[in-house]
Amino acid sequence: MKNKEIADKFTEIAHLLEIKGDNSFKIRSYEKAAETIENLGHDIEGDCLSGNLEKIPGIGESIAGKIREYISSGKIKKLEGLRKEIPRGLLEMLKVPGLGPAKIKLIYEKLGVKSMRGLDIAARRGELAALPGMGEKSAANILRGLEIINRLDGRLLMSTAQDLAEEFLDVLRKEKSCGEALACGSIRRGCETIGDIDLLVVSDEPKKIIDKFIEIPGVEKVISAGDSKAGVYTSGDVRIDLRVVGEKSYGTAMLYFTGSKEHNIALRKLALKKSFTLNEYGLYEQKTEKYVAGKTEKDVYARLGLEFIPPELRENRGEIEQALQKHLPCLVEFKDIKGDLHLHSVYSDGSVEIRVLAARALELGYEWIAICDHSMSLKIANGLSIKTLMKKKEEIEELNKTSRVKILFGAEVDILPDGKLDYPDEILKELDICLGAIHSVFSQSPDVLNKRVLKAMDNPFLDILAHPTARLIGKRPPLALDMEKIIEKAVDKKIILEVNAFPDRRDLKEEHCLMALKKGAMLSLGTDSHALYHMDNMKYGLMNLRRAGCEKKNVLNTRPMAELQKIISARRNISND
DNA sequence: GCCGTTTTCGGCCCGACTGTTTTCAGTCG
Ligand SMILES: Nc1nc2c(ncn2[C@H]2C[C@H](O)[C@@H](COP(=O)(O)OP(=O)(O)OP(=O)(O)O)O2)c(=O)[nH]1
Ligand SMILES: [Mg+2]
Ligand SMILES: [Mg+2]
Ligand SMILES: [Zn+2]
Repeated sequence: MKNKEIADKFTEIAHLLEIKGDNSFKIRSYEKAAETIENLGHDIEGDCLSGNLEKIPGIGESIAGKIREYISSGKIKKLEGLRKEIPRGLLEMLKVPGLGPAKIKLIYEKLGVKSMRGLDIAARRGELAALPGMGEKSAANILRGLEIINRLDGRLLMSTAQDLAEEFLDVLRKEKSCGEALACGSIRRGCETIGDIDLLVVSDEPKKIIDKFIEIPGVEKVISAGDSKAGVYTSGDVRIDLRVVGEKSYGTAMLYFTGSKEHNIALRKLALKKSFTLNEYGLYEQKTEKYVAGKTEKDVYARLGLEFIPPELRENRGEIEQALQKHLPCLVEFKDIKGDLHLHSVYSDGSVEIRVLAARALELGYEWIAICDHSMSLKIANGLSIKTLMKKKEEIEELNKTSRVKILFGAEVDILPDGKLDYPDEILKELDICLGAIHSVFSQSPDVLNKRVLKAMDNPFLDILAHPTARLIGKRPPLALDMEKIIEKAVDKKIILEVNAFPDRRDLKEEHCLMALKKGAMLSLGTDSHALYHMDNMKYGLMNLRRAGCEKKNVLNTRPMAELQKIISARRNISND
C-alpha cells in the first residue's frame, strides 16, 4: 500500500510551495489531499486502476494526474522541479518553531542561508536582525527555536502526558477563579502518542490563571503569554499550551481545543453552510452575530443538526457525515468491560498473587479475569513449566470455589521461531483461554515472520493473538507483518485479536483495529499487567478501540463468563475441522 | 487546487500573540 508514500509527496509539494510563497489555498489543497490519502482506509492504487481517483473528496484533475504519474513512473515532475528550485535545507528549517515559510524565503533570498547551520551562524552574526521586517528579538527567537529543536525528543506516551497534564492542572485549580479545568487536544481524543499538552481552564480572571501558569516551577521557557492563552516549554522540554475562556464559551472552547484541526475546519464549514459562524467563543448567527450556543459541546452539535461526536472520533474521517445521518457508532465504554484478558501473576514475571488480582478486578467491576502467564521457553520471564502450570491450575480451581470474580486458567504461550506453540496440544487444551505471542527472535526476515505467525494461527488452541506486532512505542518498531493477511486469517479461524492496553504497546494499533473491524474480526482487551496498578491501563486499549469506531459487540471482554466460554469452545471446534 | 441541492467563478475556519509595524504580516493553536 503506497498511500502514506504518496501522501508524503503531496505534503512535500505543499511545503515547497509555501516557501515559494504560492497561493495559500492551493497549498491547503495539497495538504488536504495528503491527509485524505493517508486516512483513506484502503489502497489508493485500487481507485487509480478503476479510474475513481477524482471521486475522492479533495482530489481533482490535477492531483489525480499526479497520483497516476507517481503510480506508473514513481515520480512526480512537479515535485522534481520544485526540489531543483528549492534547497532541501529550507524544508528542514520549517521545523524550527516560530520560523515559517515567509521568513525562510526572505532569509534565503537575502542572505543565501539554506541550512540549519547557516541559520544559526547568520543569527549569531546579527545578519538576521538586519533584514527588513526583522529585528533583535526575531533573531533571538530563531536561536531559541534552534535550541528547542535540538532538545526535542519525539512524542509522549499517553500515560506520561496525562500525568504531566494533571500535575499542571492541579496547580491551576488552586487559583480561586479556576472553574472547569481539563486536558484537551490529542489527550482528550485518546491518541496513541501526544505531541504537546493542551490545557483548557474556565475562569473570569484569565490573567490570574495565566500568571500562575507561567510561574509554575516546572516551566522553563515562556513562548507566549497573552490575555487568553499562553504557551511554554517545561524543563523536560514538553510544550504546554493553556487556553482560558469564560463560562458561556466552555463548550465551544472545548470543541476548538480538542480538535482535531481537521474536525474543527469541517465543523466550521458546516456551520457556515447553515448560516452560523463557529469559533472558540460560541456558535453565532452569521447575520445578526447573535450567540446561539456554546456552553456545552452537545448544544453546539445539536444546533448544527449533529449527534454528539465523541472526542475519539473527531478526525474528519467521516464522523461529521455520520453524525448528520445520526449513524455514529455506539462506542464501547469501560462500563461494558466485564473482565481483563491478559494478566500476569507471580507464577511468571508478575508481582501480584492471583487472589489479589481477583480482588482488584472486583473493585473495577469485573465479573471475570484471565491469568495468562508466560510459557516454558521464555526463561527470562520465568515461563511456567508444565508442572508449574498444572499447579497454577489447581490454585485457580481452589480460588474459584470462593472468588466472586471468576478466574480463567490461561497462558500467554510463546510463538516459537518455527511457528509452533510453546506447550504441547494436550496441555493447551486444558487452558480456559490461550494467548499466543512473539517474545523473542524478532530479527527474522519478514517472510519468515509472517509464516511463523500464520502457522501458529493454524493451531486450533490459539484463541487470542496477543500484542500482534510486538512494537514498543519509541523503543521497538513493529514486526514487519502483513497485517491484512493476518487479520483475514484471524477472521477465518475465529481467532481473536488482542488490543494490548499497555501504554507503550497499544497493539493492535488504531489503523489495524479499523482494518480488523472492517473485515469482521473480534477484538479483545488485555492490560498485560505485571503489577497491580497496571490493571488501570484498560483505558488505553479502549482508546484505540473507540478511535476505530468499535462497538460493544466486537469486543470479547464485554461478554459474561458463560458466553465467553461458549465463544472459545465454539471457535476451537470450528478450527479443529 | 478543489468545489457546487440557489453557483463553473469566487470563495476556501477563525482567532491569539508577537514583533516591527504606522496599520499589519507572520506564525501558531
Ligand atoms: N480551528 C482551528 N483549530 C486548530 C488549528 N490548529 C490547531 N487547532 C486546535 C485543534 C487541536 O487539536 C488543538 C490543539 O492543537 P495541537 O497542535 O496541540 O494539536 P493536537 O493536540 O491535536 O495534536 P498533538 O498531539 O499536539 O500533535 O488546537 C487550526 O488551524 N484551526
Ligand atoms: Mg496538542
Ligand atoms: Mg498545542
Ligand atoms: Zn507478552
